[in-house]
Amino acid sequence: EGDRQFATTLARGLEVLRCFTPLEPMLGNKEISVRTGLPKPTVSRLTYTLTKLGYLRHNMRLGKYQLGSAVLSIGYPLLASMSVRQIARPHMKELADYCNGSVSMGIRDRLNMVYVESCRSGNGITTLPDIGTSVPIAQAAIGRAYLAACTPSEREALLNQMKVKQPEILRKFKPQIDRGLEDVRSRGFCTSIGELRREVHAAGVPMRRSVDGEIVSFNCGVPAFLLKKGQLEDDIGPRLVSMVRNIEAALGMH
DNA sequence: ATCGTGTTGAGGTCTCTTTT
DNA sequence: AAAAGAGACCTCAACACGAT
Repeated sequence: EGDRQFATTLARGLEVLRCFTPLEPMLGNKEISVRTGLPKPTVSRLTYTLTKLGYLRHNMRLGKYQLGSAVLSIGYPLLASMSVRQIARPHMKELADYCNGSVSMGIRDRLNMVYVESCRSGNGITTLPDIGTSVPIAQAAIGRAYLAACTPSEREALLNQMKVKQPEILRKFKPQIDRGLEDVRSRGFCTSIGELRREVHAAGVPMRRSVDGEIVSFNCGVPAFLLKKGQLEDDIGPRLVSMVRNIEAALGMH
């Protein structure tokens, strides 16, 4: 609003692409119009253009659109340029095997954390969280760890966005967010006790990279029934912290 | 025939560039 | 510097089309 450098049409086209989710992979113009609040003709022209460029595919039978291969092509270079993934992977795999769970690395996208790397224990009790999966910051240990590593002004900005866009979620999880801040400060990690998925308990640890200042955050999630009492707090959390310290040290050598 | 959905056309606004 | 021109974009109304 009032920003003369802001290319509105481009933003709208990208908003159209963001309507597609794993749960709603196929959408028609009308549905996109409702989700974005854009007029039908505008959506019609945007989907037409995005289809021409390969960002959308049109299913003739259903008359609906789905994301096209070009979307993956523009996303992949980001993953490929994150050398921290290669360095972290063996550390993550080792911890995942130790605790029969999964260990993931994520970066922030708006009010979510997006997984950019994920490892799972060999026995495969847990499902492997896919790269590209996103989880809400407020509800997940990996997100609250991220918040704890933000500067006060970054954190305030994010909390304000939550207040506007997801007030009920923020109200429900504000205590856990505050608790997470304290926990990360005092012992290096925070936890989520089935707050995102009821059957999974998780610990989260942030890592602020000195190179570019971007925060990368890690979690370790374990099925609740596999955990001994106090194990998340006394064993897995501290191990996740030392894993991150080891990754930091390994990064320092590069 | 009617409804829901998608497309087309025209008019309007805004901004930038060219002309006077 | 002001006026005119050009282009991009948005949106309303009308039209098209298939499903019920």
